[in-house]
Amino acid sequence: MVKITDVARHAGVSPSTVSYVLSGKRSISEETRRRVRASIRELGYRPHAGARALASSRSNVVALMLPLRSGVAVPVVMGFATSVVTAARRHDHDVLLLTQEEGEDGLRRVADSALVDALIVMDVQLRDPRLPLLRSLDRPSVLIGFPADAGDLTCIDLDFHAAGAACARHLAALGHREVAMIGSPPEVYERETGFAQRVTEGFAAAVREHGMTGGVHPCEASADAAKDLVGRLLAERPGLTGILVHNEPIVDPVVRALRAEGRRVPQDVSIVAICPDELAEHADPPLSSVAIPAEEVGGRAVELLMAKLDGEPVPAATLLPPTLTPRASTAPR
Amino acid sequence: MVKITDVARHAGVSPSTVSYVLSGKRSISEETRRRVRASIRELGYRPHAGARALASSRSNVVALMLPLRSGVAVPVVMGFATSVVTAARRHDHDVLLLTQEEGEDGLRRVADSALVDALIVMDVQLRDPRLPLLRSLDRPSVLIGFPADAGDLTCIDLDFHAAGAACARHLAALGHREVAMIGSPPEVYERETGFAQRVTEGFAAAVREHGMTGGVHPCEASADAAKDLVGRLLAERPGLTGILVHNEPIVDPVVRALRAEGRRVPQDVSIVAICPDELAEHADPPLSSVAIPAEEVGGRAVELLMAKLDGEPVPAATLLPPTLTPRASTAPR
DNA sequence: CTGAAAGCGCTAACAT
DNA sequence: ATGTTAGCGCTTTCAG
Repeated sequence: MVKITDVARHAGVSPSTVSYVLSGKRSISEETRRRVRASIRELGYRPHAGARALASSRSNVVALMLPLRSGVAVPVVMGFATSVVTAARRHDHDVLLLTQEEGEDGLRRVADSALVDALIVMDVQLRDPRLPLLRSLDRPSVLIGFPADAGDLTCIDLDFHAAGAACARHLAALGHREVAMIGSPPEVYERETGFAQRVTEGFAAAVREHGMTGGVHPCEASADAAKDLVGRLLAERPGLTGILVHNEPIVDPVVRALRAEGRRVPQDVSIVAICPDELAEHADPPLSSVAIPAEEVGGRAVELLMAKLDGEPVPAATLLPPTLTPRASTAPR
Repeated sequence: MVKITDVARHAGVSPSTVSYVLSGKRSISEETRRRVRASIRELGYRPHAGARALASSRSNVVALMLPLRSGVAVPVVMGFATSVVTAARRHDHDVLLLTQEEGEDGLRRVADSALVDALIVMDVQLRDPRLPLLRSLDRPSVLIGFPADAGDLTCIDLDFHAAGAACARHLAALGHREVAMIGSPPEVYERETGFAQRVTEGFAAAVREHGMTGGVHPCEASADAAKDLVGRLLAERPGLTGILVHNEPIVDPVVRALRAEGRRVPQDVSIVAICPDELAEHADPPLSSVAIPAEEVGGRAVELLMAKLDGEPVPAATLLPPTLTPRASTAPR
C-alpha cells in the first residue's frame, strides 16, 4: 500500500506538505504542488480513509436512513437516494445506507462510532422517536419531512400545503366550480407524516379563495372503497366536475369508478393527482399531477448538511414549491 | 468522547483486555469480561470506527454499487439493497452506497482508500468494464448477474435458464401444446446482461422436451409493437394457447392486445410472465409469474462476501432456482 | 489469563 | 513556503 510518506519521499518533500497539497489548507508553491501531484499520480496514492478520519475526526461519510415500509413509493425513495449519493459525491463525501428498521440504535451507532459526520433521515413521522436522539447527537442532521414539533431540527420537504392549493387553483383556472378532494385513509390524518393534513388545508384554502365549493373525503386505499366513495360523491353532488386525488394506490380505481358511473375523464370530470410522475404518466389517461421532487429534495438536503458541517447557518425549514404538470386528465369545464 | 482507555481505567484492566473482550480473540475470565462489559455499557463506549480500521486494516464496511438506468426495475433494486443492508448488519458490517455512474473509478476509490473491505456490484453487463478492475483489486467482490467471461469472479443470480424452462413446463402441465415466448427487444439479446438469452434457451429447451411447438419472438418495449406482434402471432398460429412474456413494460399491453383480438385470458390464452411480483399481482388478471428473488439474491450475496472475507472458499457461480407463482392468468387448455 | 507498548497512516499544531 | 513531530484511538504482537 502506498502511503503519504512514500509520496513525500518520491516528491522530495515532507509528509505534511503532501497532506496540505491534498487539503489545500495552506499555500504551496506552484512548483511543489506540481511535483507532489505528479508523485501522487505516478504512485497511485490514495489516502487511507480510516487514518484520515482518526487524525482529522472527519470521516467524510454521511448516513442516509431510508424507509422500507410500503406506503412510501419505491421510485420516490430510489430517486431520493441516488440524488443524495450524487450530491454527496460532489462534496467529496460518501453515503452509508441505513434502513429505517435500524431505528435510533442504528443512528446512534454510526454517529457515536464516528463512522459518519452527519445524517439524513427520510420519512419522518409526525411524532418520530428518532427526533430526541438526533437532537442529542453532536452531529448535524437533516430530516426529510416535517414532524409535529421540529424544534430547531433542519427539515426539508415538498410544500404540501402549496401542492394542495396548486391543484385547486388548476381546477379553478379551467373553470371548475364544484370540486372535491379524495384523500388518504383516515388513520393517515391522525398519525403518520403530517403532510396529508397539509394537503387538505392547502386544497380547502384555495377552494375557498377561488369561490369554489367542495370538501375533503378521506378514503381507504382499496378499489372498493374508491368505488363506493365515487358513487356517493356523484350522487350527492351532480355538479361535481373536478377531483383531486391524494392517495396513490387508488388513483387508477378512482378513474375506473368514474367510468363505471358513465363519466368520461376529462370531458365530464377532471382529475388531478398528487403522486409520483411515473404513476401519473402511465395512467390512462395520463394524469395532470404534482409530484414529489425527489431529486431536488435529495440534492438540497445534502447542501443543507454540508453547510451545517461547515458551520454555516441554515434555515430550519425548507419548503420546495410544487410543480403541477398538466396532462390529459384535466380539461376546461 | 469515551475511548478504550476510559473503559479500561473504569474496569480496572488494560486497554488490550477491553479490546479482546470486544473482539473475542483471546479468552478472558468470566469475571473480567463481566466487569468490562458493565463499564462499556455504563460509559456508553463505542469504538472509533476510523481508529479501528487503521489498526486492524478492516473497516467493516462493504460497498454496494446499484444501477440507476431505467430498464432495471426499481422495486427489485430496492428489495435487493435492503436485503443487502440487513444481511450485512447481521455480520456486523455497514453498507456504503455507490451509483453505477461512479463506475470503475468509484470502485477503485473506495477500495484503495480502505473505506470498504469488499464490494457487491449489481446489474453486471455481459462485457462489463468493471470486471478487469474488480479482478485487479485486492478485495473480495460478488457480482449480481453473469458476465460473458466471469473467470474466477464470484457471481450470483436467478437461474434464468431454469426460469424460462419452468414457465414452459407450467404451460405444458396445463395441457398447452402450442406456445410462444414474447421476449425483450432485439438489442437486449446482443449486448446487455445476457440473462435474456438464457431465458430463451431454457424456454426453447423445455418446449422441445415436452413435445410442444413454439418459438421466441423478440419485441420492442412499446404497446404498439406488442399489439402488432400479438396480432401476427394469432394470425399465423391459430392454435396458440400459451404465451411467456419476458419484457416488463409490455406485459400489460400484451394482455390488452389479446383482448382486443377477442381472446380471453386465461380462458382462451394463458399468460406467464417473468417480472417483479408487484407487477404480476397488480395486473388484470393477476399474472402467473416467476419473479427475481431480490431478497434472497441480496442475502446470499452478502453471505458469499463474508465467507470470502473469512478466507473461506466459495463457489464461483451461484444460480438461484426460480419459483413460479401460479395466479389467475393461466388455466388448463 | 492479562499487561505493556509498538505501531496503523494521517493531520495539524508548532517551528523556522 | 515548508519541515518536524506529537498525537488521533485502536489492535496486536511480545512478555509474563
